[in-house]
Amino acid sequence: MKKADINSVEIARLAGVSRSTVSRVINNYANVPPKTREKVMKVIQQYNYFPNASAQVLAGKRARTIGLFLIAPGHVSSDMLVNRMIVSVIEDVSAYGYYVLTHIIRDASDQETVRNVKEIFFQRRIDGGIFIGAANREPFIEELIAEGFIVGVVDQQHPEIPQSNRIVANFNNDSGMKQAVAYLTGLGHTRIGVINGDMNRLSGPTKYEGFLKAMQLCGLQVNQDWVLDGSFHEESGYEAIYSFLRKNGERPTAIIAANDSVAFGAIRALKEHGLQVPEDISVIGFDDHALSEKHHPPLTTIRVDFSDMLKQLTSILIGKIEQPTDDVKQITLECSLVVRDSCRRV
Amino acid sequence: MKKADINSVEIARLAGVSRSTVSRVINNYANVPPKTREKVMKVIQQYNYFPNASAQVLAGKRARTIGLFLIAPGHVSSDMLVNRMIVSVIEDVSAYGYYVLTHIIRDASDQETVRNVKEIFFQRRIDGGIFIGAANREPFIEELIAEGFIVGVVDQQHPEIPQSNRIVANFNNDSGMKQAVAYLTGLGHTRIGVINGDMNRLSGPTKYEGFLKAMQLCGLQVNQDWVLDGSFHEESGYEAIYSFLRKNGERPTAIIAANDSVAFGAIRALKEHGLQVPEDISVIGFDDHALSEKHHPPLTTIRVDFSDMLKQLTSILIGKIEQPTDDVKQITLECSLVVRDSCRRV
DNA sequence: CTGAAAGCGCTTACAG
DNA sequence: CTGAAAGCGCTTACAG
Repeated sequence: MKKADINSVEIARLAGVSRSTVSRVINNYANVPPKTREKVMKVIQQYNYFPNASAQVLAGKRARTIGLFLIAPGHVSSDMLVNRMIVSVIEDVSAYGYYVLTHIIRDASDQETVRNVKEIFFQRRIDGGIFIGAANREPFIEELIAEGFIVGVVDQQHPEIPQSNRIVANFNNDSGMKQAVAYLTGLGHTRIGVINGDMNRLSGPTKYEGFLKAMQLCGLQVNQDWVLDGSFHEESGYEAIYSFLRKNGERPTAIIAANDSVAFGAIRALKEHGLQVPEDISVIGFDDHALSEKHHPPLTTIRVDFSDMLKQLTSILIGKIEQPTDDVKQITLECSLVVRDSCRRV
Repeated sequence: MKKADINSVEIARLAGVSRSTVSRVINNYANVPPKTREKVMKVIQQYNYFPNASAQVLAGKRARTIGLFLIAPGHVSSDMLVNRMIVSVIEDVSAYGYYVLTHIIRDASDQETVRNVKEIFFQRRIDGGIFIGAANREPFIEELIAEGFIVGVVDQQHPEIPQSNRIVANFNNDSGMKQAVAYLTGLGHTRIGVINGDMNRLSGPTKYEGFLKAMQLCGLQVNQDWVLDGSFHEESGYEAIYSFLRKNGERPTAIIAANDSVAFGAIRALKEHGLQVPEDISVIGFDDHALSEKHHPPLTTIRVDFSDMLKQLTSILIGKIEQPTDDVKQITLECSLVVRDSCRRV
């Protein structure tokens, strides 16, 4: 069924030149006279010839493929944020003529899974990779970097010894938290609680520390009863509030959630308990999730631009792939407050 | 920086065997004595050796990669449905040890774009591809199939002459529409309108024809003023209703939307016009979008299982890749009514 | 059971 | 400006 594959020697024969010349026109070498180039191009187009990618890579070209690794235990398919990121990366790299091999890691502690990820790098299927959602200092990512692979990591601590093949991308979560606390303070809140994210990810502790610092700056007391555990997922926000309310202790007037998903869950739990947002309690999120605007109530949040981050990250990554240099690259993006209707003045 | 890459001759040398033998243990040939296998495996593991994928492919192995092509003019990143599909395919194929190269096609009429897609096939980056969201009989996909590539297509008409390398996957939209009309009829509706999808996609006309047939079956008259144009996107649902209401003509008591996104848009337009759903008008969607359940009101819809479809499709696709056969494969999945709160009895 | 050798389809110094 | 040749790292008949 499949048409006999045509290759460069066939093209060479048909064009009356050598394979070397065919290769030269394909790779846009300067020293090919226009006449020759034209002649060869005509045959190439006529026969719908495209050089075999594996042969090119084996002969020293790049795979022009980057790996996109999403660490996400179970929740990926429903999270629009992840979707945005996948699409962002695909479109960003395609502008450079690159492809993306997307991989989902359900359990980063599973040996088999880790082996598969490493395999992708070692097999040279990709020229570099981006990891999103990993625990801070995830060992196997560190290994990959130590091995010399070009890796972009989102939400990871900078290493003590900077490495030129590690590109770190973060948001200024510290500043984001300050904005959140300052905003609430401005509305008159003094009793502010927080639902934390996953403390194994860098943004977990970073946001919490930012919260503590911001509270101090505003001269507010942190009530440890109002510091709730979470994990960046909606369910964790729900559960945090659910079990908090069961205790029937004193309540904060405002809650800062580690991200918008957590805020959604928290609000759901509050509603179920008969508490209105923002009438009875104010809630502020983080990320500006696609659904936050349409949420009831529309969620006040700290906006973060993942698309912009990934655009910068992929650009640097591909730059490093094409031209490995010793300079250390890292990016930090600012966050900004988006006021909607989930917080009220007290 | 990068550790000297180790290759099979090096492994062979270290294990005291020939490259042939190394290859044999890697490829699990039967005729390797356990002792030898063990010896070689030890070296392989010790040196963290993974065979170079390009070399393997060039030597005749499969790329173990399938292409996932999403045709989606602009709206991809916000549509959770697309996300679900991407993730589904990735996870489905990874169960077979395959990878996916995801590609987004913004404009299938752009020559450059089409060339890029073809290139991916001709370069042998992938063993086969899946197209989602394409116009029915999209010419370049037909070309690819004619060329002999193994292709899975969602929502496409079966060809007159069946081809073994074309795998067609559809939902039984006809039955879905019948269920929708029958349900509304059961609630006492006789004045039923419809917002169509993109008529260039198979499901556009199929759903509409299903609607017409179902109306006839139920002995109902189709009012052409209530047949509105759309395109499967929310905005089109909004616009369809918006301009319909401006005309101030007679109104249907129920509307069937080509999919849930369209229904969301339609409901938004109705609300803006001061009409309540389902009090003033009933609306039923199609797909059972992830947001339909949380919508206000929760949307009654015809459920369709994309994950199941893609699971079957990828399974057949990979089967064909590994063992090309002449049998023609196609799948059709049933739809089912999900009753929620967007339709009322009249 | 195992090795030597050919071959997969390219690219790129090298020589002219 | 251009061709012959080596090399990329594998796999797989072939022969023993």
